[in-house]
This record gives sequence, C-alpha cells and structure tokens, in this order.
Amino acid sequence: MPVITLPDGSQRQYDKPVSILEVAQDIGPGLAKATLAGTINGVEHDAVDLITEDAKVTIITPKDDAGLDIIRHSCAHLLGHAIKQLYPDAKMAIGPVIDNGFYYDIEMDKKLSEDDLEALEKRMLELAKTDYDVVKRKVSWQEAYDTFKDRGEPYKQAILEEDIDRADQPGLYHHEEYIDMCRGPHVPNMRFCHHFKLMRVSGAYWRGDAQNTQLQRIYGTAWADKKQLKAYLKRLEEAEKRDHRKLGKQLDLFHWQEEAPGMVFWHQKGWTMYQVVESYMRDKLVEYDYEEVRAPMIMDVSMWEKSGHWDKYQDNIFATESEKRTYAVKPMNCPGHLQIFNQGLKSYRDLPYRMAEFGVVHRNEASGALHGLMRVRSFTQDDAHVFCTEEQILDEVTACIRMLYDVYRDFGFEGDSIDIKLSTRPEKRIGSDAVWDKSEQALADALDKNQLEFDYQPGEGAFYGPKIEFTLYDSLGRGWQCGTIQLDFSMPGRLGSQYVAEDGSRKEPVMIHRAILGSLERFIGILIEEYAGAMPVWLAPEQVMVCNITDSQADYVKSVRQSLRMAGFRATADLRNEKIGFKIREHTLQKIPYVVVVGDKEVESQQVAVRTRSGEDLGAMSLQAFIDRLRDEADLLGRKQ
RNA sequence: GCUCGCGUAGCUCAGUGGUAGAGCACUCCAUUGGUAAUGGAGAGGUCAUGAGUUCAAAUCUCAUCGUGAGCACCA
Repeated sequence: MPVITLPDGSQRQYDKPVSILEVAQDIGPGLAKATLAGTINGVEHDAVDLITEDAKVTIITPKDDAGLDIIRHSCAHLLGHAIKQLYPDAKMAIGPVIDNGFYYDIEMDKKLSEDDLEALEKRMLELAKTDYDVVKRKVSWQEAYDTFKDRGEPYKQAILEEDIDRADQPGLYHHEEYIDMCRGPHVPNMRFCHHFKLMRVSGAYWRGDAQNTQLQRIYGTAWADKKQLKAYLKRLEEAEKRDHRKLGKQLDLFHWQEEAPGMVFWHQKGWTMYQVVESYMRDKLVEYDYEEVRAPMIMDVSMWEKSGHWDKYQDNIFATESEKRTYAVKPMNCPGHLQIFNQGLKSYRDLPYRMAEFGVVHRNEASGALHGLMRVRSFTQDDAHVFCTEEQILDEVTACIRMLYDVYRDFGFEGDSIDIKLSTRPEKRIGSDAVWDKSEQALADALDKNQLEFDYQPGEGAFYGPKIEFTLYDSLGRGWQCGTIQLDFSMPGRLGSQYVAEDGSRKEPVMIHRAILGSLERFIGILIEEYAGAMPVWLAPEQVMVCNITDSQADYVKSVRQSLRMAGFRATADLRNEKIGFKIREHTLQKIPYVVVVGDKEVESQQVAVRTRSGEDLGAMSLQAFIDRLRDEADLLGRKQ
C-alpha cells in the first residue's frame, strides 16, 4: 500500500506496487510521455521500476540535468547497438556519460575513420528513429556473465568478475538484439535519443592503464532536443576561436617551429604581455615579503640524484655532458634554492624565509603531452620556497593562499573559475603518519580559514608531502593546474638544510613549495583564452594606436604618441597612406583597446578622437582626459568590479 | 610514448595520378581620404622531409619530423 509523496508535497496512495511511469501517468499523460526515469527516496530508478513502499518520488524528464545524463547514457548504448550491427566482432568495454555527452571504449580490428563515424552516426539515427522500447531486465550475476560470454564480450565479463558482487542483480538493457549492462537508469524508449553527434575517435587504455590494450574511444555529444544540440555545436565553434594558439598567430604574440618542439618563440607583443605579468608578480613579491634569487640553469647530475629527481624523472630531464661530467638542465628550482639557503648558518630567527625565483625549467615532456602554451618543454615558474618551522606552516600556507587569491582576482579569476583540490598521502611516501596527518590538516585548515571549498584527491599527493592544486580552465573547458602549494618534509633533509633552533640544536626546516601562476607560459595561455585575445588595458601589448587621416597631421600624431609613451602607455603611430576605415578595421581586428584618430579638426583643437575596440566612438577629448581614462582603466587591472 | 587525423605561398584555405591555384598580406604605381577593406600592376611554392610504386606523384605506399583530438604522463 505505498503512499507516494511528490516534490510539491502532494501524496498519492496505491493499493499495490506501482512503477514510476504509472505514477506519472496518474498525474497526466503529458508528463507520462516525457518521463525518462525517476528517483525513489533520492535514488535514481528506471521508469519501469516498481515502488513497493511509502516513498518520496520525483519524475525525471529531459528538462532535468539528470534527464540529460540519462539520454546521454542511453546514447552510448545506442552507439553500441549500431557498432555491433556494423562491426559484429567489436568488443564493448565501457560507455559512460561525460560533460556534454558520452563515449564508448571498444576493441575492434578495424580502425575507425571520420567516414566510418559518419556511417555509424547514420545507423544510430536510423535505429533511434524507429523509436524502439528499451527493455530492462534484472538478472543474476551468473546469467549476466553467461550472456556476455555467449556474446563474446570479454570486457563485460571482466567488469562482472572484478567490480560486481556475485549477489548483485545486474541490469541488462535490451536494445532490440543488442544487450548492454548498466546500473541505469536508461530511457524507456529511443524516441528520447534523436539529437546527438559523434565527435571524434581516439585511443584509450583499458582501465586507464598504459600497460593494457589500447581501445578505440568514440566520443559523442547528445542533447534533449535539436536546438540544444545546435547551440552546443555553435558554442564549440566560438570556443575554438578563442584558442590561444590561433590567437597567438593572429595577434603576432608568439610562434613555434619544428626545431624546438614545445618551446616558445615569443614575439615582441607576446613578450610584452609576459613582461607585464612578470613585473606585476615582482611587485607582489615585495608586498608579500619575498626575496628574489636566481640559481644556475644546469647543475651536475649528482645534485639531482641527491634530490631524488634523477631517480624518478630521469627520462624527462634534459642532460648534457662536458669534460666527463653529466649535467642536468634544471626541471625544478628547489635544489638550487636549498643551496642558497645552505649558504651561511641560518637561525630560527631567519624563518620563515621566503625565497622566490622566476625559474626557467626544462622538462622533456612526452611528445603527445605538448599543447600550445599550456604544456611546453621550457617554461618559467613563478616559484618560491618558504623555509619555516612546523609551527609556522599554517600561517605561511594561509598567506600563500591569500596572495594567490589576491593575484588571481587581479587577473579576473575568482569563485567558480578556480577549482581547488587537496591531494593527500600516496601509498609510496616518506615521513611518519603523524607528520602527514599534521600537514594534510594544515593545508585543509588553511583552505578553510580562507573559506574556500575544495575536493580531496586521495593518494595523489607527492611522495614528500601533500599539495593543494589550483586549476583554471581553457576555452574548451580543459583544466590546467596553475597555482600549487606543497608541503615538503624531505628535500631539506636530503640536501642538508638546517637551522639553529632556540635551544641551540640543529633542525631541518620545513619547505613549502608554492607557485601562484604556475607556469607563466600556461597562465598567459589561459589569459589569452579567457579574454579571447582582447586583453584588458594593463595587459594589452599595444594599448593605443594613433592614426592620422592625411599626411598633414603626421607631426601631431607623433607628438601625441610620444606624450602617451611618456605617460607610461604602449602607444604606436600608424602613419601609413591608407584610409582611416582601413586602419581602424585592422587595429580593431588586432584587438588594440583604443584607436586614436587625428585629423585637421583635432590638430586645430589640440584634441584626440578616441574609439574603443568594441566600436564605440568616444568623440574628441583632450589628450589629458584620454590619459586619465587610460590610467583609470589600467589601474583596475583585470578585476571584476 | 600510444591511437586516429592533418602538414600546399607569410596567413587562411582550394586542388584525388597528367603544366601548382584563390583571397588576404608583401613590393611598385596612382590615390590624401573622418571611424571595420581605394584602385591597378607585380613578385612569391623542392606541395614538411626521405624513400618507394608509376611513363608520370601535392595526389598512391612506407618511414621520419612537426602538429590536432583523446589516452597515458604531469616533480
């Protein structure tokens, strides 16, 4: 006699167990038609699942986020259905939901091409358009196992054997002749799965392990209706226009070439941005009481053996030989900083000692890992190491976080655009559990103290200590770790760093590794995508372009440009023999914040006519008024009001 | 590193076995103009590199390098 409570608080009573679909039918035929699934006491269930006891029930339709996920999940099954029809020898692995869509990992001999994807998509659509019912069956573990054994699906068998309890009743979803196994829920009928697109195919390892077979992964996107699908594809197109690699070329910021894979050739404009960012950070180092240093680029390999890097990262370290000695190009700044710390006897009175470097490091990343400015083989870290006592950890980490947010806000990042993760002790680690407890707690406390939400990444910490990672996202939503704060109880000991404590004894300092921007290259890449190349005034490599209308204003243009430069702005003159419309178009496309136009009128009145890159004509004003405006805008940095 | 795709003029791209193309940029000439493209002419390519198939290769095959998406990696 289940009593069902709906989200609006209303109740319905039944004299026998009813399915979610029946409840929906009871409420109205329109809702029944839109019913994908439901939740029973907060747990998702298929529409056909029976409610046997009093429960809170919600109906899931394509309008719900959960509904969209169900559609996507069922689209993965639909892909399986089509794959097995076109390639009967395909072995299906896993087909989960991801942001905006789904994928399926498949083992098959035939290597899928773009054309094959098109054919697959066509078959999927044909199948979906028949609007067949998806039939769910709960079976015993053994029956599921036998089913997939008969069907030659070794991966499904492996999932059953390794992940599913023998007492469980796995759900088998019948898509006509195709059967897939899933926790569900799934759509009751394929009429919900008409709006999808297969996006690409790539390789992916079974169970995410490079030792295992590489499967073919087909990615697709799926939506509740045609409009959503079109809007998504449009969004993707727009996002691609923000690609920093594309903009880097268009805006003449940097280039790459074959002879130096993963290393940037910064052009004048890109380098100007870089220098603005660097000098901003240098000011912040003063504000937050750091000392800047510079350590050698290459050191004898023995240094890296002592630090442990050679042992762990040898394949990724560039090395060079000279006079029978092997030198490693530094992949990290910490050993160098420890050498500087070690010069002269340090007292507890010297702690905390905050040592910063714009450290250029080289890491021989796997070729497949390289990605524009985001993942390079040579980059500059805004690195720092804080040497302190255990008692000082909390305060110092808190200060690092405060500094990080101070900086990020100036660049326009805050709130949801920053993802925080706390990586805790890995299996292979050094140091006592007591020390780990304390340091993990210190990092968590520091985050709490700054009222920041974060997710734990258990086991993902470095072998020497836990770490906080701050991730920013590119225009396509790919995350890139930028800032990081790591605790290290090991390196100072390995490289012989000590200080004299209050009681006269020698102690090892704790080292906090911290980077705010992380890699300047990566951070600038993120900035370019964030602003789609239209950098705010303080970062724009060219801030003002001063244009004449005819030759007769050339001298005035030069003097305006010079005045702007003397006022501290990056201004250029465009005296070419071109029409003003042509110049404006070009400089607007180059995303220069302001174009100043001077003709005879302006020369006469000793003014400047100002136009913004968004196309707004601000009219004529005195040069001083324009300079004031520029200064106000530049002083804002990238802060959101 | 792995899987699949891509590599043609400075840039964006067309060209599927038979004499290498377009637009923009560049150079020159004319034009001196008021807020997103003035007109004309010219120059510019070992079709990433190397090998092979073929009477003939930008085009087909293989390898190498670079690059794109994803996987793995990310101190």
